[in-house]
Amino acid sequence: MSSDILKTMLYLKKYFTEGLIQMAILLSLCGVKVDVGLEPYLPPSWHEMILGPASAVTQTQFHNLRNRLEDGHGLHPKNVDPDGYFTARRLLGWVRSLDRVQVPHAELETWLVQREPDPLPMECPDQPSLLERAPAAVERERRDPSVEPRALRDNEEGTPGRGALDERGEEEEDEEDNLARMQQFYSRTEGGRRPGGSYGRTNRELTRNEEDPTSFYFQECLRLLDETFPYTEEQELSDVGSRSGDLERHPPGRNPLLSPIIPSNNPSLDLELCWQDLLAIMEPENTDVDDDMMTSFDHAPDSRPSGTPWGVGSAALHQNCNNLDNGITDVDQEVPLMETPVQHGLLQSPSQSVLEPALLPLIPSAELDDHSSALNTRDILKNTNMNTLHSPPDHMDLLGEDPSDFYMGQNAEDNSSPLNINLLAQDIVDNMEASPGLQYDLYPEDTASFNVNFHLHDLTPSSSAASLGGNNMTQDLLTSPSSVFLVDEEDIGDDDGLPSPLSDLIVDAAILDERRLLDIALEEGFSPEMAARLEEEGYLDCEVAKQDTGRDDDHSVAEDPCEPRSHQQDGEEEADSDSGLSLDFSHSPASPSASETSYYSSSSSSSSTTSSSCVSAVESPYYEDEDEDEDAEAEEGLVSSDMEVEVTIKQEELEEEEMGAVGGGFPEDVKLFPANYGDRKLLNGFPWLEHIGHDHTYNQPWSSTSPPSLGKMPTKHTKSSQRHHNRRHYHYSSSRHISETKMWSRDERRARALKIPFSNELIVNLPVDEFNDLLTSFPLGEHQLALIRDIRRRGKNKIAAQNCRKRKMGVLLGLEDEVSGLRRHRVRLLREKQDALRNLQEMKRRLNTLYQEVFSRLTDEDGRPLDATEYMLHFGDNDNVVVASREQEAWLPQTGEKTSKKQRNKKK
DNA sequence: ATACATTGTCATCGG
DNA sequence: CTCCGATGACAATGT
Repeated sequence: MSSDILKTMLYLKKYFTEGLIQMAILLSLCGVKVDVGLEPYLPPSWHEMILGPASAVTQTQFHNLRNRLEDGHGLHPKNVDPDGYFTARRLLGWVRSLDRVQVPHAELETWLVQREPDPLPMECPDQPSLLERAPAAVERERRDPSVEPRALRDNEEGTPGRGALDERGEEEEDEEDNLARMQQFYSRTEGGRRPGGSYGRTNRELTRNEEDPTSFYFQECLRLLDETFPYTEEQELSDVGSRSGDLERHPPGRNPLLSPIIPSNNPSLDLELCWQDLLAIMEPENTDVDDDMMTSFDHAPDSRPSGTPWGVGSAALHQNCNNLDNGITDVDQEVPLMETPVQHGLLQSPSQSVLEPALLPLIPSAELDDHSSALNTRDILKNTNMNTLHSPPDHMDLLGEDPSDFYMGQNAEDNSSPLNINLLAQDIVDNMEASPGLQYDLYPEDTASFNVNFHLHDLTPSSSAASLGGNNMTQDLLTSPSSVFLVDEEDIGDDDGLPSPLSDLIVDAAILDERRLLDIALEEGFSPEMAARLEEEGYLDCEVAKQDTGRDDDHSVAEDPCEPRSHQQDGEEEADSDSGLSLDFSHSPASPSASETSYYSSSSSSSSTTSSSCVSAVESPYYEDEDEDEDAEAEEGLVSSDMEVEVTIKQEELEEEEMGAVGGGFPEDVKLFPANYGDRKLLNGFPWLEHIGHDHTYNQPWSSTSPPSLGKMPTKHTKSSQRHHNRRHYHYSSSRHISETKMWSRDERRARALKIPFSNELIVNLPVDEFNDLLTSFPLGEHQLALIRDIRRRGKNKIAAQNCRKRKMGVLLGLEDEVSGLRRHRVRLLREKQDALRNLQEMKRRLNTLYQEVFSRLTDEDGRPLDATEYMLHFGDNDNVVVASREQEAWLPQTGEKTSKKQRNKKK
């Protein structure tokens, strides 16, 4: 019972914190008076405080608040934290400035709209909402993608529609791994090499500083809430200590942050001190706030949402990503830059959140669910440290005070992960803003990270995980400005400065081990990758990811124990082996043109190339993970799965597959051969292979999924679209095996069955000579040869069919155009005809008039006027005009002279 | 459940 | 005659 109550309280707390409080604050910022209905739950002073920032009322409210606080209302007697003083001061100043701040309504509204759903999910942790999931996705992202194939999968499946519970379940499963990975990740980051160096740091720092006030304000509010519900903190602390799955239940770690900022044994005292300090300091700070506040504010609202579905920002981010992917250069990038503010806000929010526990709640609760408390805690620390570095001394003091406290107080899990990611993204964004061109050129890695981050934001929570794709994350850590933070954090040190609780957590052997692996992976796996990428104009990135996949195929079964390592190693190894080919085929089906262009044409611009590569990498891992899973399962259950599929398939296939049911053996062959021989030698040697991917439909199918091993790609990707859809159902549908199996085309399966050492792509795309050489150079059985030839034939025919259809479509379109052109011509002709008729009518009319006029002047011999109805004019050859009677036309000629005489006379 | 679209494959034709 | 591409037709699958 008590636990339930506590939970309920927590939820309520979450609800208040994340939902109502922030909403109220934001609304108040907009000048809207909000009645959240907190009165019953909150002390009046707090209520005011929450609503205080509202427009012009702010100062007064704060004053009141101050008074109340001074009265001893809910202040923490024990806490005379100097840090708190600064914090309070800053916060106060910030709050004051709020009055003057104008929050863009549009952004605010958007934020609010997006934000709104949050509270609900918070209430029911068991039923994570989209928002919750978003953070989860982020969390996943944090993990090294390469390390966590599953994460990718989750992301893929983690579409909004998907049941949150499922995800959660998965998350729980991965909880330990996640924690370990997170630790590794951060340790790695800390250890960090950051190519980017301090680059872009200045801007970021400024931004954060600006935003800090907001965060602090929120923190204060949250803290107050926390204090109101004392249970939470203790609970959270215990939770953190336990580092158990319970973490997910906790409200998105505002508590952790709050506690660190202002150690609050006695909430009331703390508040009093803080607020007093703030009031005292208010005056000086205000000045700064105005300018800063504007910026910060613009972002602030958005930032929260970032935790959520990232609506506004996400779009922008997405655009950025796309732009980058497409290799769009400066011009195109302008769009992203323009949007930067929003993005910035979104991205920055994380940083803020780091600083501000209050903000954290905004972040989808999913993060909380992640359970990576240790890691999260770490992240928080890092973030805090980072913020400290960038933020004014105040934060430094607060944060720097005692990392351990932070950990103790925090539900590390809640905010940290998203925050970190956000920070990274923010950093990237900042960098972009600061020096877009420079950034890209100088720090391609940043771009990569940028992409990753964007993906995180862009992609729905689920998709974000994909972005984690590992490589990107690693790059981010290593290269991105964020690395700076990380480095700084390092000092505080996971290992060194970690507070006892955290250290204990970290100490966990498994975690350390994973972490170590991660480090290794990052160091070994990525640097080569980078080099390779540079060498191959960014192709390798994709390849690496693909390689990972391919690797997975081979070792997926064994990987589980130490995924990170295997992945990384795979990446390294295969980086060498796979190169061009996989890349060629890695084009995403969704946007073949874009991807292609970016890939090949964009190579000119480092930024674009990088971005594209990164994107592809992201994608590829994404798919790869699936592939990995598929492969793993395929290998494991190749027999079973194949059998299932084969049920539908013809007997020959069955036979073949049975023969090759060995499945497990095949991967090796494929890997060895295709990778080394086919990919490396042949593919590199044959530029045409690349082109295949471009305009040939054949490749498109596989495009997004760089086939881990050259073989099997065609069908796989053919079904890529299907995959996307299937992903959702994968885990939970019994048909998973089937779908996976279907990933491979029949030929692929057959090839596997017969252990054909060449990839289908190779078989199909090689020139005749090469193909023959290939066949001759390897001892192949009849069946194998026959199959290879069939594969080649079918593959060729497939391409031919595609081309044919394309051509047909072209012809069709051409005919349609022609038809439309003819229609237009017809219309024009009709119009001309109408005009001609009109002219004719006019001429007739005028002629008639002329007739009338002429006859009116003609007279007969008797001098009587001629009736036009009775007579008519005849124009003779010799310019003679004769008036003839209509009745006497027959004899006119005879009388012509007469009439003519008459006329002449007349004329005369 | 149906119609339509897409894609792969086969059979065939012609260069 | 063989090879290979083009294309119609069919089937499977997805939307």
